[in-house]
Amino acid sequence: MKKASTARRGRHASAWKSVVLNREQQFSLKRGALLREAGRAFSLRGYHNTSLEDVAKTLDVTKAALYYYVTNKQEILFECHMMSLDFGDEAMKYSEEHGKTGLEKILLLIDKYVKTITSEMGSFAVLGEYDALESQNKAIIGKRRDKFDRGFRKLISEGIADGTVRAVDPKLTVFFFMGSINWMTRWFTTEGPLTGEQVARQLVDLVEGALRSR
Amino acid sequence: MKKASTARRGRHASAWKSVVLNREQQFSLKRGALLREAGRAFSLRGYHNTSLEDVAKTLDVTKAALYYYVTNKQEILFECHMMSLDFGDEAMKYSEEHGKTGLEKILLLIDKYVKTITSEMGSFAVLGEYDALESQNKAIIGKRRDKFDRGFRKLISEGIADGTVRAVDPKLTVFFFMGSINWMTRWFTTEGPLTGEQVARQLVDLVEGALRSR
DNA sequence: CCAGAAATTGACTTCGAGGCAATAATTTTG
DNA sequence: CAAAATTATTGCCTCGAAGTCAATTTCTGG
Repeated sequence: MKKASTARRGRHASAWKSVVLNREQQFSLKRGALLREAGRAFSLRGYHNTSLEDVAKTLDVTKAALYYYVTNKQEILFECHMMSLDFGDEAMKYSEEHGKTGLEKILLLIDKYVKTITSEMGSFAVLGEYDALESQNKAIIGKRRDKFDRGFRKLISEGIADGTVRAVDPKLTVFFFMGSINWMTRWFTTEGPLTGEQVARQLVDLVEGALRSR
Repeated sequence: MKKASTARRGRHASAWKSVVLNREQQFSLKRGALLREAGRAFSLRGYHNTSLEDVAKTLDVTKAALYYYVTNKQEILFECHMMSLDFGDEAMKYSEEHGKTGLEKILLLIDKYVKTITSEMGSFAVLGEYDALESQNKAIIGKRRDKFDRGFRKLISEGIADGTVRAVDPKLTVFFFMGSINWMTRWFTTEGPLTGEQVARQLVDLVEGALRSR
């Protein structure tokens, strides 16, 4: 599946040939742009509602050109999912390193994650479209997603244990919060009136209210 | 678009011919089952990930048979959207009639709405899949959806005005709450371990925590 | 400025799924 | 029970979009 792309790079990767390196850089730069643009479209309009023609058009190339960078449409979706999950894991790591209490970690996690997926770089987070994955990819993504969810639940349990979070059902609570976040891809755009910071601040505020014990 | 179906019913609709009425009833019963089943599948797996073959199979008929009850796939989606919105409007009406304060109304709205869409009857709420609507239908649904959102925001403003809700951004808050609710279609099933009541209770609890002024 | 590699294109094939017309099966009614 | 209306089915057609490939253009190093 990803053979095509990796095989095409790599040839004479001698470090001193800056020109060749430029080629490689160009390749992954363009590939990145493709994934970003496609992912943005997928997030906003849905996987099946977005044809590769559409994506190609916004990138000012033909559909066929895309296939030089990617083996098929499914690969694009898969990689987008992986990146989204990378963002999640990073946010999780950050929150665990910088938060003291359970509540603090939860709020940091949400803040970081929302800011990431709303930033120019990350605005292509494909958080729905799970069912458009073919079964093998679905298994991989599903596993990672579960892991993230369990981590999130653990933060909540931690908060309940240390007294910073009131008694709530961790599983349901995570579902609801993730719903709020995942739904963002349906309405948030970087061109809209609100910045990612504003959005993150409001959500963190609501979550804190919802969870803080008193 | 809906000509076919409405035209086919209605003939000799004389009230005293109970047999004919049974026919009509059968028709709309079956049609209802079709919409419900299709909607459930759309909600769970997505519109484009659900073929009418699939739907037909679970109903033990052939794909073509469905076309007796419905003009095309798009009509199914449209009707499901309309029903979801009906549920929303009903919940809204209920909350406005039975709630005193802004906060009370909000909690009643959410409670009622969640209970409805999780109930056997309403488990087919198609809340995503907006973009799969063709433009004309999209306009109609979009208008109704906006109206609902504005109503919801108004409840929040009302709550802020009467002092039961703390200062939050009504628009963003509605987006987040609707995200939590809409995302439910992705994980909730009536066969799962949780009842609609439990889910509704937890969400209402969280929302109350998030909004109540103190 | 040339050779060869990289990138892009246009034209083509394939395929899944929606949709339809004719037909068969079933049920109702006289 | 036969005729008529209703319901379901079979098989076919179409269409949109994914994906392929030989041919061509664009780059890049020498």
